[in-house]
Amino acid sequence: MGMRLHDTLSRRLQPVAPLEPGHVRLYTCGPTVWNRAHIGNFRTFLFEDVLRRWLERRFDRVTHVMNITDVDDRLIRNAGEHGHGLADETRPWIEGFFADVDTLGIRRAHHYPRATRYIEEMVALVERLEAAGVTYRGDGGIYFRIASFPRYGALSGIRAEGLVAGASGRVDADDYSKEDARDFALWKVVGPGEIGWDTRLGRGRPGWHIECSAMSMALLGESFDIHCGGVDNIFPHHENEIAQSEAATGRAFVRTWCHGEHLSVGGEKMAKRFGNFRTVPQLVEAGYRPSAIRFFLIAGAHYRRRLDWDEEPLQAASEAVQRLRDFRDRVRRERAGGGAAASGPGSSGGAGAEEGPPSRDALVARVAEATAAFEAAMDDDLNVPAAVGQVFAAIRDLNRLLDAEPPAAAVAQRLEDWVAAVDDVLGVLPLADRESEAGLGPEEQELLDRRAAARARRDFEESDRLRAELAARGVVVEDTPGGQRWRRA
RNA sequence: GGCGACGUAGCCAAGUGGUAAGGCACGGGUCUGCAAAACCCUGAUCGUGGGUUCGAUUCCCACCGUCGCCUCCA
Repeated sequence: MGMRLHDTLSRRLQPVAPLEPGHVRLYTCGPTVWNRAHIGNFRTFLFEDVLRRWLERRFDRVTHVMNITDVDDRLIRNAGEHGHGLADETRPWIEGFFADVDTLGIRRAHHYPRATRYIEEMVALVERLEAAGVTYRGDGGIYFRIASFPRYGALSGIRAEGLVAGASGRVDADDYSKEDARDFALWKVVGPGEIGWDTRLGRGRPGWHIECSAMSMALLGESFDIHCGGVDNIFPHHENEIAQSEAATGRAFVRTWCHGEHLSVGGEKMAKRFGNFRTVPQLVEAGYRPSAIRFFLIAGAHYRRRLDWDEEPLQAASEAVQRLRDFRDRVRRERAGGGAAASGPGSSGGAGAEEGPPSRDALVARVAEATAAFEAAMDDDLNVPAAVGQVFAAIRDLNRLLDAEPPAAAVAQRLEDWVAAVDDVLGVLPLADRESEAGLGPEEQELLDRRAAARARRDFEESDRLRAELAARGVVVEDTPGGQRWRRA
């Protein structure tokens, strides 16, 4: 059974079958760099990251393109106010974006095309559309005539009758002088003093939608496999992309459209204009762990369900990551300390993976079961919450089996590989490790040493006092048969 | 006004026409010098009212509630 994804256009699950067998071409709408991206934006980018990771597991090759919109009305306005050029305006936001991408452990796309570097491609595309006779020139620029594209509205389900100009309150309808309210600008005319490009179309700058069509087709071809974004991109952005792309090429633009739901706060969409947004650096500064933020955003709910940003679930996410990490660490110790298992019945016959005691077979069988369940959940429209549920159910069973009997080294290795495979998709463990990477300071090390000495002479009063002192410094100490073990709280 | 989505234990959440995964929190217990970790035990009949069905949380209808999109917002 292969992987399936929900396609917004057909509103059904569709098998992922790349146009070029084994090679998936993926385009995800990236940020407009006029401001710091917030975690609502990152919920979408994280869903796309998990999608990309799973595609890489399932197919030989994935080519991932994410655009960076570095020209739009707000950017031009801000650049003007700040008295510098577009590049100076966008640079800090682009840098901030990539800093956050790294903080959250998002795999870098293979290409990050910027709109300002694809002006020629956009001009060429507009020319193709003009040649196809689906455009007209108005006061403000060149527009796409929706009436010339019968399939318009198929993606969003929005028809002309339902449109109420300015209903969203976000755009001043008077700004547009068009034949039809649905028509959209391909190219906007700008005056001599304004930011713009001198092109065959005249001096101007591109409309928003044209960049994604031009850049995706330039890097992935006129037809490609998967195009993602947030649900708010369905209309008008993606609807318009389909119209202009297919009107130009006469070919199907995208096989599968995937859209991630919003992150909300107190039930309302997180958005810049509501002022209810948080950014990654803000959260990190406030003490939130990137591993917990990542886990919450990818596993807090299925990507097509709304997710509400809230304290309690976030704390739960943090604890869940810790549980996964504790299990990973336990398995590592079991594997590394394989000698400890030498007295167990499992290793009396030497190495080899053929025969083993019941518990060992049970461990192997349970891991195989968990692997299959995890894969099935991921294949089923990227059901991360279900997949994660399978992982934790398995961890409980595996812990019980491990409690009963130490595993043979080969089995421990298998468990470790399993955790690694799971986290290759979830991507939270490297973040958690990074968070606690800060080693012990000299003072902390001394406290730990003194505690070990106190324990050696069974001075538990002193031992407990030192444990509390370390805890106050954010170092959690646990006692095990093998001695103390510490980790960052 | 148009289109659409959601409502599952204290919180988050998966899910199926045949009586509901998982995480967190809470309580009890085993282990531990005490803890921690781990394990065990304890909790929901799935917004409300109808309907279809042998049987619905899962299908249909209505209602209540919450929310999203309706031209440059992920």
